[in-house]
Amino acid sequence: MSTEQYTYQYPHPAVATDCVVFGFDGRELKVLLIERGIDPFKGMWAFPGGFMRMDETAEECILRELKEETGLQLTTIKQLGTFTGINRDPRERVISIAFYSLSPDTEVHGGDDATNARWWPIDDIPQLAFDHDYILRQAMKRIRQDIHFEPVGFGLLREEFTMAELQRLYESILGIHFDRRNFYKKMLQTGILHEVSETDSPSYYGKRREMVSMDIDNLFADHAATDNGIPRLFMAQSLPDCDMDDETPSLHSSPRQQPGRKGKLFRFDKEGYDRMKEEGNFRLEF
Amino acid sequence: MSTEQYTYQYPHPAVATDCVVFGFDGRELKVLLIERGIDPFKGMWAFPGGFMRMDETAEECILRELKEETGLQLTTIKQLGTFTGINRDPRERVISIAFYSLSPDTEVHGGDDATNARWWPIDDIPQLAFDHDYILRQAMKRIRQDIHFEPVGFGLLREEFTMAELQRLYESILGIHFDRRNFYKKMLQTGILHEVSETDSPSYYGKRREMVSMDIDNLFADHAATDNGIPRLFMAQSLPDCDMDDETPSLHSSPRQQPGRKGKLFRFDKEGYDRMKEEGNFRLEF
DNA sequence: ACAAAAGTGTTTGGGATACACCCATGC
DNA sequence: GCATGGGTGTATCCCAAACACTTTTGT
Repeated sequence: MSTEQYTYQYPHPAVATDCVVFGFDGRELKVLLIERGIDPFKGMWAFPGGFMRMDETAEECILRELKEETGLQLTTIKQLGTFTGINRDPRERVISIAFYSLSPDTEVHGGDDATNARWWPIDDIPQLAFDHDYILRQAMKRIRQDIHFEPVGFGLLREEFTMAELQRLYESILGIHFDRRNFYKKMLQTGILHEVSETDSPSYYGKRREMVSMDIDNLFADHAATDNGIPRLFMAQSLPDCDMDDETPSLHSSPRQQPGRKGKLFRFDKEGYDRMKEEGNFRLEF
Repeated sequence: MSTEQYTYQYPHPAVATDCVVFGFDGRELKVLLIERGIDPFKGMWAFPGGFMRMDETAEECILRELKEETGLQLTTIKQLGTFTGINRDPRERVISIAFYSLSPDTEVHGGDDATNARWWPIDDIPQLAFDHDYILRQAMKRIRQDIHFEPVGFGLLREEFTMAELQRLYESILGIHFDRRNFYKKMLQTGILHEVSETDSPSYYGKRREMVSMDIDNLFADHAATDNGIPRLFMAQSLPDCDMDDETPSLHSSPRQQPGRKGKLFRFDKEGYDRMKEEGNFRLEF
């Protein structure tokens, strides 16, 4: 396999893919990064990704690279944008088709060109290779926008989750604080949550009374772009008073609540969501 | 200029750009298409676009191609997505970075590889080359989504416009009908419209009492993605009763109102829009 | 048993919706 | 002067926001 094998009449840029994978551990939003094992930017952190082959689409490419470099087997990704800065890669002209994705906070490991892979808190990202810090900012904007129209967040949670976890997730993504009781009501009245009874729950850990959980699967991809053309407003924010809970004495430190969680568990109710979509009167607004 | 000049160690796809340009003539939504003058798909209609050069970004490329092929000099475009189907071009592997844009309904003419260029009503699109019908559907979804967060539509109108024109534009894009009076109120109370007095108006044609108009310029690009991260909800739809106007006897045929238009003229109030953005309490919902 | 957090109310005020009237223009 | 469409006001109703109390869980 010598060099200089592929020739074209006109110059072609190389085409790569990158993916911003968001995760959530119940407390804060995280991003999956790999430590580059090869130059350029060897030793620096970057998003998983790699060069596209001629027999795969960009989507197939990034899913393959994700598996190779981090062990993560995702199925649902969403295009974020394509970055075509002329000098974004020192080797040659490389354009990057960037995706983003939501993942439960699972184990990852380095592999292939990545010497290491780990989750980084969104507030503590190291310096990134290429133009990846710019891409990350774009991804943050995007997820905050998408969450208004789609039950985006559920992809970040385990199948069963408490209302508190769901609320913290929304607060993490949007960067605002909701009234616990109103959040509870709003979420329930959307009809997209399914309360899990104790016996239903397969992964029941602890001895709570009841549990609620969610179905999701690849809901994210299904509704990435709404199919009737008119997107549903899933959740809008209006920056209310953002007060602390009334009775809460004061708790300005970072929120606690470790995995030893309390409360009902919920599932995402895919059927309920589809039903709401049909009727067209689906709206959640904070 | 012989063939086979550029060689690479690994195969590279060709990278092209395409742009879905929306226009509005006061009655219906249109799309700018070119008739292809060269193979493949010679004689068929397609979006303006072309191959990216090595010294230009995708954005620069599509703006150049737009000018070459249609004479249109736009400044504000927005990425729609990148299409990477393996056989979407019969010549070789070509991926397309697609954009969309909003343009006042101006004169266009064919040029370069385009034998012809014209506006097509959104409801009467000819068969399109490549995967451009798919791209068009994606663009429609996208504009309908974006209109909720940004004053997107104004880019499609002349600098000064009547409230009726604005309403028809929104109705065209969203595909629903609004109550004239409520639309009027909603739009005014957003604070993004500026009523133009008769004397203010530079392009005052007719002898109406007053006029309102808009400032816009390249507002579209400015707020394509909100910069504080949290997007403002510009306009949400909730599919109300969609009744005909009460006193209107019945008018189920297509809406009339030729350019000989009546009523106050408005401008987009950029300062007002920025102010609303600052305060964060900006919301328009139908 | 105590603290902390979860579950579930009620009230209220603002805004979206529905609806009517007057006026201006044009044939 | 009659028809068409534009400008503006009002009442209602719904829902989001604000707020409090009880129950459950963990130690």
